[in-house]
Amino acid sequence: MEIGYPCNMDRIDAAILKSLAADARAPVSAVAAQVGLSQSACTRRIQALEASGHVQGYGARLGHRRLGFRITALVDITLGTQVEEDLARFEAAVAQIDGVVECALVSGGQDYRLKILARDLDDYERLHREHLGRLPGVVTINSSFVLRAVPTRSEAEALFGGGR
Amino acid sequence: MEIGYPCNMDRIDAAILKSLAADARAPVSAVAAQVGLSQSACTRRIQALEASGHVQGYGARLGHRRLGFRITALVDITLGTQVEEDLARFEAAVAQIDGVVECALVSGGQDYRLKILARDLDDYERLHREHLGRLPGVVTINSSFVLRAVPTRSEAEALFGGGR
DNA sequence: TTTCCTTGGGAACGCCGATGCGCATGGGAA
DNA sequence: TTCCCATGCGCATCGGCGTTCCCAAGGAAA
Repeated sequence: MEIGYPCNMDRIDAAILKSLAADARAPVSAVAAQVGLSQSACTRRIQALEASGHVQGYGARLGHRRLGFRITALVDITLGTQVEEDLARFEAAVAQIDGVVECALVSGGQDYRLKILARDLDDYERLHREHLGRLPGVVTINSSFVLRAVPTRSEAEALFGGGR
Repeated sequence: MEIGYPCNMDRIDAAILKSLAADARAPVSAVAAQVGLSQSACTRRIQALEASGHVQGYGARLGHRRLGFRITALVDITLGTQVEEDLARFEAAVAQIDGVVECALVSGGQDYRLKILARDLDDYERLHREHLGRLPGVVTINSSFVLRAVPTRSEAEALFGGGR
């Protein structure tokens, strides 16, 4: 085990994770070539990474715009209570709303931050009126709209460093 | 072409996207069985979805916690300028920072919202001091930390509806 | 009706992925 | 040092998967 990598990981595992994060449907042989391993060794390491929870699954990156969803809203919601039961009730209600793709309880006041996808402003207005406005315990709702998504480092690069 | 779905898509395409979003490494045969198609027809539709940009790629879902990243920060940054060149300079600098996995210019004041991953609070403090604090044109930085990620509908469910 | 176009199903071939085996390397104990 | 065991890689194999043909069925337009 080398230092600088968490949990029994070395630079080869990191490279495998980067590769899979970049293209999860790439053949194992391609990943193996990229990281300098044989197919079999690479397969075994991938299986180990899946079993250990370092890889929790694989997903498709969908083109929201192309699918007709042009609005991404970042919504701050403040609750008038900090009782755990009220939070749970709020969270259960949030989980039912189509369009909410992320929701997090954050520090600094008892509030939540959501990310919401909608087709257009009308669609978002409907969502706001029919669902957000009816969430239990809400005091304030503050919506911001994404004007431009800035390209950043990928998740894997963030986790393992861009270089190295 | 049926109505209610964008851009030459029907319910089978939606089901394929849902399936791929849930498990991108699932064999095509499994996807085909799930949506009621033969392998060949399913392969063709997947290729078409990729070519049309509805699917932009495939990625791995990484276990941040397991990888040693226990801090997720949501950071609001306000700039003292709205000149496009300054924004571009800011964005270029942001793109260089390891740990920043999302960045968006949002409406309501000239500010950005970032999502940042860090190993722990010390690591975040270092990031804040060495990188965030040195970003050009910044007036205010406001950090919130994710206390709890609330499980929500998946992206595909948000886009195509939970039921149906 | 005829023709064209779209789309699905079937089969073949090539490739991919999982597993077992042998071997090399490295650390620990006598 | 020498032996031993554990770890991890590479090779070979085989079952299965994916891609790509070809053909058939259904709908639209002339």
